[in-house]
Amino acid sequence: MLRVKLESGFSYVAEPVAPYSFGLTVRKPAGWALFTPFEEFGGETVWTALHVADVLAGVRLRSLGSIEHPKIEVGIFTRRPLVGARRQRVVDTLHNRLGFGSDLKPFYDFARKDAILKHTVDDLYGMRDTSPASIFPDATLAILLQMTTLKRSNQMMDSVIRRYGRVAEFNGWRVRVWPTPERIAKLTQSQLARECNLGYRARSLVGLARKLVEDGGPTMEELDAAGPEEAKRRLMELPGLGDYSSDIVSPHGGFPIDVWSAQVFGKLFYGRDYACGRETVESVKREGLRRWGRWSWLSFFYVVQDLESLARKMGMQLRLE
DNA sequence: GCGTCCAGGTCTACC
DNA sequence: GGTAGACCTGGACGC
Repeated sequence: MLRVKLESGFSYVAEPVAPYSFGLTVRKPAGWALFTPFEEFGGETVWTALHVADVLAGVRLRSLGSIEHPKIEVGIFTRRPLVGARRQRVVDTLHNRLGFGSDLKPFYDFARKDAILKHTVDDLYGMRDTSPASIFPDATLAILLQMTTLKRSNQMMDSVIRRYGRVAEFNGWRVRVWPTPERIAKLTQSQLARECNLGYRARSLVGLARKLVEDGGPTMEELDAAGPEEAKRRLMELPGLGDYSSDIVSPHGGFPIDVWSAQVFGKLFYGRDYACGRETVESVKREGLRRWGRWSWLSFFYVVQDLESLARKMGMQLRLE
């Protein structure tokens, strides 16, 4: 375990575009982490940490406003003082990944006319999609979700972060951070497989890390600029990332249907008695893309965060553990 | 206890 | 271009 003391810090108050639900965004109902599964919460404050390019940043976020008048105090902690362009890059990246500048209203206008989505946007009003500053954390997550149970996926993720991620110490807290591709690229497949019980996924993970280090990308900024189709094409060129994983990683979002989510969305689209297996994943995905088009990712995101309430309102069982 | 099956995909060889 | 089969591991299940 490598601890890094982040003793240089600054803070300011940001005003995201409303509506912005701080609580639903930093602690999502389905348990999805903001930047790392090891972040800490206390009242209206979260302590988290992430890598922004070569900077390890500890981040404290504190809500000072409301959903309609959001104000968030942002504290950023680093090992050395951040100045000039480096400081601006960290701030801009953080704001971008927290969705401070995005406007939910066009999606809400669309969703309120949809028989399924109208419930979710009422339940989760102001919740933002968030993403890491680089593709490696989500790509690792996607690879570790492949062909196993959720329980084992979580065990593998926990093991990889504990063994190879650094610990950011700042503001009185310790937060474990996702490992960098540089760290994983130095390992052998057999070493990673043995130490973290990854099985065949170790090959994908080491291959991905080495490719990202050798090529220096693609970065989130490059994929943002590339557009949805080009971003997905570039992601699918990377080891271990296929159609499903690329939809998870892309900053444009996709409609990442796997066997589990095909059961959920199949019931929502076709009725409570819909039964599906691996062979129906493609047809459920096509139907979702047909219904929701450019809003497919946000639709997917809102539905999976709202399963309990949605199941009640739609009169069906949606939690399929 | 022990053997078998299969799970929140991807890749490759083969046709 | 499409498709069957292999792939780590561990928990569930039947016997």
